[in-house]
This record gives sequence, structure tokens and C-alpha cells, in this order.
Amino acid sequence: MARSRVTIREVAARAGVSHQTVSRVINGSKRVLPETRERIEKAIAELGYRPNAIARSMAKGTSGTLACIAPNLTDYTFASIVDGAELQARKEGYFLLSASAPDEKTFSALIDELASSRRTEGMIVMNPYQDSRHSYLSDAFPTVFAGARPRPNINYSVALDDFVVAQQATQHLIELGHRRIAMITGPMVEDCCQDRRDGYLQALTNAHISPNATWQVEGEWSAQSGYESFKALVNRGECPTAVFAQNDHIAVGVIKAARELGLSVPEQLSVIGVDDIPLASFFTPPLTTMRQDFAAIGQEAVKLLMLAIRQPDAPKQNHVLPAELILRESTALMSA
Amino acid sequence: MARSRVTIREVAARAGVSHQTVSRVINGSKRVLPETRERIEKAIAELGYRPNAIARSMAKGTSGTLACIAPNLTDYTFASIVDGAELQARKEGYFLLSASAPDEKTFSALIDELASSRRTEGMIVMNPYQDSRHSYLSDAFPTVFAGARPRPNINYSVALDDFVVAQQATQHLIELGHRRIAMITGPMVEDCCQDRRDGYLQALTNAHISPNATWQVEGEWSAQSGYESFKALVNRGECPTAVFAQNDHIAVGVIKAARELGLSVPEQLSVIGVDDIPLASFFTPPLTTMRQDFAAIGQEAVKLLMLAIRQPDAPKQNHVLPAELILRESTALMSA
DNA sequence: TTGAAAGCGCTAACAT
DNA sequence: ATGTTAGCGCTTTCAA
Repeated sequence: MARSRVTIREVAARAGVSHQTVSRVINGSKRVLPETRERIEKAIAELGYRPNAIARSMAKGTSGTLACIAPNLTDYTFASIVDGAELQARKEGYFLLSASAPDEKTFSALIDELASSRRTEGMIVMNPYQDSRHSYLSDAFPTVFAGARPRPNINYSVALDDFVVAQQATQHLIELGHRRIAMITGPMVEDCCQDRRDGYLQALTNAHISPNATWQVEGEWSAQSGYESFKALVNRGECPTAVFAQNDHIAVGVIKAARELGLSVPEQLSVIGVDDIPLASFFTPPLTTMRQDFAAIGQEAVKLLMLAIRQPDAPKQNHVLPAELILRESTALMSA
Repeated sequence: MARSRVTIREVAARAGVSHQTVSRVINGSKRVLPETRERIEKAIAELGYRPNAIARSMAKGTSGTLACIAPNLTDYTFASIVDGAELQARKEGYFLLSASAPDEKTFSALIDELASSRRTEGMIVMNPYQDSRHSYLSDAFPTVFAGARPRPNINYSVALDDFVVAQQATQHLIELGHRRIAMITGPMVEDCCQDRRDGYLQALTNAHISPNATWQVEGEWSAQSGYESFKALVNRGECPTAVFAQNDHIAVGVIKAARELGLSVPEQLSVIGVDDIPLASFFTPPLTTMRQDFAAIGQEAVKLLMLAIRQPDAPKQNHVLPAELILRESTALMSA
């Protein structure tokens, strides 16, 4: 583990061969005599030689790293996707550089640094539509979106099947007998929020329930937002018997607000979320939710990225993943 | 943003200067005639030239990246530290490569790849003592620990002041009138768990309460573990009136277990955690806890790493950060 | 102020 | 099977 300053040439000298033969050995070429190989391997061990990755990248013309850009790295959502991506990247022989860009300015600077400096071979971008960050992107540099649909400038994406998931969540509430079903959304600029809204509407329509505009409130992805949104809703005089929260954080906020409003969950109000965050079963009541497989999204994104890198002309692809209904105690049969 | 294949020489040709002069311009050297500079900048813009970071690293002998290694990237703890580290790294002009190593084998392979391949200039390691991963490390390669104390082979670290924090948490319970105070710990192989135990013991000693070994139960960092540990404790016939949980997840598990056991929190059982995770105030009851500034830990770690890189002979340093008591509703005066 | 030469540590192409 | 020759795209001497 000593700081390696030994070069391929020193190894070559010690083994009495050319540096090229050493290169062959470290690259696992077959065209080396076993005894030569052995001699070289001995020299490598004795000298503690380790190939310099930068020089290698230089010669090969590839950096061997991918990048993953999220608004932040602390949201469980993003972190899990990154984790899955990292795993897959390493499997593919790449390193993953993850970076967070809280705002559009940071984002564009980052893209610039990462893509045009050839520091990475491709990148995965999350939440490209929270502002106009997607406008800095182009498929001229291999890019895949995670959690958002493709757009004209970007051809690849992996996301939850938001429409279906929302439909299923809403359907679950309907099956429990609810008809006054509110929805609290994330920021509607994001693809997934729109898709989830559409899924919710579809489920209502299928059940011949006419959607009520005042029951759809736009919030943010936080518990605090869920809390405030639900209070606002009730203060407006509307009282649904069930809420479809577009993520678990919002759901948790809704539940807290309901408790303060004297509504018991699930007896008087059913609440369903999306994500299945690790602590979902530790809230009161334990959260019914649609489980997403974030790691799978990250892995898929990397696979798609590899494709984009290797076959720049491959056709547009939008991978969509399912979710699973996790039944806990925040939803219940509509009481008579 | 087009994929940059333009080199410094093409820019030079177009501007009618040597490639070296172009290099001076992109490196902001003063020794270039304003008009020459202008011509070059024009050529750069027209050609859409962007310096190749790899080639630069190659020539300069530095990769311009730091690494951050955690058991995983999804724990809020690790993710927040990484986030803080990334912010600071960029401020220092470095990129941060974060990687997760779930097991010791992955870890050692990672270290090897990262350090000896000179792909990064230094690294931050979290949880080096959960197994013997620390044994793969050496200060021959700039390394700082986050959340653990230094050891003979590693000179730099940044961590919460675990002893003091635990003492304060326990002290809080004591001030509320509790004397039967249990503790549920994380894995005791980790430094911070030991330090937190010692702080807990110190607080008891200061209050002339003799510690009860059966009230100290070793668990893991999860809610599930807190849940099981507390049930085990009570099943043993012991019933404390307060619990110091070594992190919030454990605390949340304890609360759930207590509820199932028919103990109301905080009336019959006070529970305090450590961390102040984002959802802490949304549990029932909202969690009293010791807030850690994870981002600060990450930032400090990078600062220390920069020091380690620039002054390899600087003296050993162990930075320690405070925590803040966040009073919510999971702790209360001991009932008569 | 600018340029020419050399080289960072490696791999690729060709030669032997 | 191995060696030789050229770079990869840049920075760093050292001259001019």
C-alpha cells in the first residue's frame, strides 16, 4: 500500500524485459512466456508496482468513470439510486463519481466540468426537470435520466412506472370503499408527479368517481409539506376519507396533521404513500405504501448508460419499473 | 457541450501560436499579451475547445479527486457526511468520488484500486472499525477517518464528541428525575459506541447512580434492532423508566416496542436518541435527540484531508464536534 | 512574451 | 513471444 511511484519501466528493467512486455502482463495478455511472466510478476511484487490509472486512461482514451448527478445525496431516494448505480458501475469495471447540484447554476457548471472535460464517459441525471437543468444536456454526451422520462435531447431513461403505481395506490383506496380521495403531490414540474396525478385520475375515472380539483394539492417532497398541505386542505372545509400521498414523507406529514386535527388514522382517514422508506413501519400507524426498488433503478440506469456509451446510435429507450403494494396499517376499510 | 475532441494544438494552429501559449491562457498565466490572449480565446470559443482533464492530471501528476468510502451510501448518516464532503471538496477544487464497501473484501479491493492506482489524492473513510478494514489503511496515503478516532496507522480524524454527547443525553434524563436508565448501543466494535457508553457511564457516576449491566444492551444501528433489544430487556424482567438510544433509529424502535408493551412514551418511559434524522419530529411522540451536524463532519474531513495531502508531516489531529440537545416529546419528567 | 523540446506512465501498432 | 517506436493531450523546463 505504499505510495506507488514505481513505473512500468523500472519493473521492466528489473525483470530484464521491455516495458511493453510488462504492460502485456498487467493487461493479462496471453502472448507472454510463462517463465517471462513469472519473472515479471516477481519484479512487480518486489517493487510493489501498481499501474497508474490516470496514465492508463490517458493512453486508452477513456477515464473509466461514470457520473451520477442528483439535487442532493441525502434524500433516501437519490442515495439509494446512487448506491445501486455504484454497484452496477463497479461490476462493469467503472468507478462512479457522484455529485450533488443543489441549484441550476451548480448543475450547469458541473455538467460542463464532467462532460466536456472528458473526466467521465457518461452520466446519470436525476430530477432533470425540477428547473431547466435538462436544457444543459444533450445526448452528444452519453446521458441517462433516472426517475424522469426522456425528452427530445435525451434518449435514455429509467423510472418507476409512475402512472401505474399511482393508479394502483388509488385503486387500493377505492377497493377499501373510499370515494372521497385526496391527493397531495410533489412539485408538478417533475415528470413523475404529473404521471402519478394522471394515474390517480385514471383510477378515479375507472371507478366512476369524478375528481375534485380542490382535493388535489401540490406540495413538495417533504413531511413538512405533507403536514401543511393536509391542514390547508381540511381548513378549506374539505374532508376526504383517504389520501394518496405521492411519497412516504408526505404521507407521514399528512398523518401527523390528521392526528392534530383529531382524525384517527386509519379509522377516519386512510393514507397511502409511495417509496417504502426504511422507517415506514415505525410510524404510527405503520405506513401502507407502494414499494419502489431504487437500487434496481440505479442498476438499470448504469446498464442503459453502458449501452449509450458503446452504441451511440442505439434507439431511444425508456425503462419502466414496477412497484409493490406494501400493506400496513395506515389504510383501512372505509367505516360505515 | 458537444463531445470535445478538439485539442490544444488545433486551437494553437487556428490562433497562429504555439500550443504552449494556449496552455498559458487556459491556465490563466499573466505572461501572455492581451491581444494574443484574445485571439486564443476566440479560437477556443470557435472550436468549442475544453481541456482534457485526464491529460492534465497526467502532466501535473495529480488526479484532482478525493475519495470517500462508506459501508453504504444510503444511511442518512453516511450520505450527509458525503454530501458535506462533496461540497467542501468542490470548494477546494477537487472532485469527490464516493464509493460504498459493504464488506471487508470489497473494501480492501477498493482501497487498492483507489489509493495505489493514484486515481485519487486522498480519502475519507467512515466506520473503519466495524471489522478489520482499518488494517488495510496507512497514512502513507493521505487518509482521514470520519466518525472514528485515529489509530497508530492513521493520523487524522473528525468525529462527533461521542463521550460528551452521550453524557449530555444521559444527563438530560437524569435531570428529568430518572435513575433507572437503560442504554441500547450500536455495535460495540465501533469507537463511537464505546465512547457513547463511557459518556453514559460517566453521567450516571456523576449522579451517584450505579450502572446496571443488564441495562446496557448491544444492538445494531437499526430501528428493528432497537425494537428487539428493548423487548429483550423488558422480557428479562427489567423495567427502566428511561432509555438512552445510541441513535435515532434505535430510539424509534424502542418506542414502537414500548407501545406494544403497553408502556406509554413519555409518560412511563422517556427515550432519547442521537442524530436528529430529518423525520425525527414526525414519529409518535416526536423524538428528543442530540442533533449532529453531519455536513460539518464531512467538510471538516475534507479540510483535514487537504492538510494531510499538502503537509504530509503535519501532526496528528483529531477534530471533535459538538451536538445540540433537541427537546421534543419523547422525554418527560419522571412521573411520581 | 513566446516557442521548442521533453516527458508524465502507459498502450497500440508494427516489427522482429 | 518480445521489442521498438509512437503517441494520448497536456504541463514543465529551458531558450530565445
